[in-house]
Amino acid sequence: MDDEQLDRIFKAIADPTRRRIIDRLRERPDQSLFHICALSVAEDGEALSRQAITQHLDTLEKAGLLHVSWSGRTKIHSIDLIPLQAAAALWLRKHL
Amino acid sequence: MDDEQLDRIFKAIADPTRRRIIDRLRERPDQSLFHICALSVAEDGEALSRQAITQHLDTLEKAGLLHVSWSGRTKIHSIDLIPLQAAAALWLRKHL
DNA sequence: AATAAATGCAATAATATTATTGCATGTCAA
DNA sequence: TTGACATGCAATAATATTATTGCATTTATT
Repeated sequence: MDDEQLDRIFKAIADPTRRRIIDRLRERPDQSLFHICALSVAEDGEALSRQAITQHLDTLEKAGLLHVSWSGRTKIHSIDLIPLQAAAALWLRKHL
Repeated sequence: MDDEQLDRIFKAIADPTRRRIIDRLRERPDQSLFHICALSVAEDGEALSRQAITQHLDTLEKAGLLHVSWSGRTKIHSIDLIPLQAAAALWLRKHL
């Protein structure tokens, strides 16, 4: 992994909304965007717009933290933990 | 640790300049601001202004990651790893 | 074929972050 | 006590991030 990818990952997990998305997708993988929005409203109280969630998912995807597939008109999201673990191993681990 | 502090920590380590500062202060603790600037120039090639470094150190301090003391006119900085380890335990650990 | 559903694209606005510059303050040393 | 040293404070500028809105596209259903 190069420095820029490492940086994207640390920036991706710097936002609390994205950390909650990661948490939820770990509890229940293979969620549609629609469902992620619904869960955000249900669990966080305040509702974000669909586009706000989309942009957070884009950030996660560019950081390589997302596994995405399509089923018809539905986009299905899961978390790919490998790059997160790699980033932790590359930088964080030496300080733990 | 409350959510806001957790967030400050993850934001603090999201910036590559700050991660390098953490790395250097771990290798050689008890560095003055002046010395941190000098090392930044020496090791990163491109020089940041003293004030840029100061602001990064402020961010680290507000995240609780810095131990600071004064010796005359010299401010001495070290890294306090405990909050970083706590943040990792609170959020990151469950995904590793 | 028409409608509804799920998502994409693009522009905008508000705010936050990062780096710079200039000047001020406190401290040591000759 | 003068001058140099180490740092603080404050304003500014440039860029990045976050969230919103409106419209478009693709797919499924009736």
